Amino acid sequence: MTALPGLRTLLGFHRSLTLQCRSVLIPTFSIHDCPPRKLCCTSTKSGEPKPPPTENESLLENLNLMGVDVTKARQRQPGVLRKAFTNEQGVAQFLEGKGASRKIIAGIISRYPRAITRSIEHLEQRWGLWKNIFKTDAEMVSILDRSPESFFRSSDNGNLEKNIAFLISLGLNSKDLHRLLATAPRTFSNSLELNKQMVEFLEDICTELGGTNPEQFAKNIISRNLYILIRSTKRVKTNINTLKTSLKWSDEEMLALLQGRGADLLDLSNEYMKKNLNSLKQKLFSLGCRKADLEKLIVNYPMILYIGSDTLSSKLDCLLKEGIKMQQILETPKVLDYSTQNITGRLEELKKVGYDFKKYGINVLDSSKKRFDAKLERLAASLAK
DNA sequence: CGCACCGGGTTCTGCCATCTGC
DNA sequence: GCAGATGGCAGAACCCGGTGCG
Repeated sequence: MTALPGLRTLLGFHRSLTLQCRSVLIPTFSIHDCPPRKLCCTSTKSGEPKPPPTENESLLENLNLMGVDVTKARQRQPGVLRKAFTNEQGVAQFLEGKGASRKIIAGIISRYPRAITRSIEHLEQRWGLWKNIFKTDAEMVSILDRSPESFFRSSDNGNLEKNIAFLISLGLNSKDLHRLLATAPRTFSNSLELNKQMVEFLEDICTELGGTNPEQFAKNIISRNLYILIRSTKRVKTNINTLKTSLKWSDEEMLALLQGRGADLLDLSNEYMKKNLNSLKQKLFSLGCRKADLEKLIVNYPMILYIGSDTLSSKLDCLLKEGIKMQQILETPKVLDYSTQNITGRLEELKKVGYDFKKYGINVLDSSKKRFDAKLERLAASLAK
């Protein structure tokens, strides 16, 4: 905790709201600077697609002027377009002040119209809370552009504040928090209760598996899998059960896997996990492997379950086609990390220089491009001699 | 120097369903 | 019966380099 000077202040958050000078002129919920609104009354000529009843005409005008995709907005949250009081100008000015372009602002409102129902005070406060984790406004603008919903979906700043405090209390440091908010911003608009549920669930899993430090276990999983808190406990639970029932691991193995390299597996969709596990099983058995091989393979290289069955098959096939033995792949599964294209290309290059996989193994495939090219050069040079 | 081992970085929204409160 | 708030879902790998050892 001592390493969190910036976040510390956050816990006692009472930040003076720095209002932009222009926003002073804009009441929290303005009726716009435009003339009073007429509510439009479906006065369409027959034949035209009928616009939904009682949309707010001047709001529509405003949005159009701002470059908002009204059709999209209507599709997303039709109710917003019917509201008499909205704050699109204020929101736009606010975002502009943070460095968002017109285009970004229009994109945000098109994708999450409810944004225009937020008051300046609310936005200032929320921005301030996020700003305690992010370094720059520009970074935050890029997140909002990427995922407007994450920032705007909840109107509960108190909940956001509690979430941040909760995550800190788990022992996540400021770097973890930054990665978490940058990568999975939705985590922060979850209800505190939902986040707590997931953490408690993870702690329970640890205890069930005979672990002695549930808090550490949960923390490990979160910092290894930044998406975990936006998954449902049902999904995570089902995945753990699938692994448990399909593979005969000891509790210790399971515990180590889940908080280690296997943490990412937890957010696979349930069907995908089952499908991949089954097709992997079938593929291995068809290649003469045993159950023990399968289990060892997944322990050594859990991410293999992330690879779709078609991709995996093509990777294996192109390796086997070059005379590489399944046993070698089982021993060095990490070569499957690389794209089929990459593997194919490298195999071709190696063939050219007469590389003998039986003799020298397949480790050479598991290296960065730089290293691989250097290796290839050495091989070619020794061939020329 | 060359190699094997190991871990880390990047990455993830946009939609629908369901509740709740007015 | 509405709009707002919130939960949940599908989608599906690849690459790089530090380090320690012989």
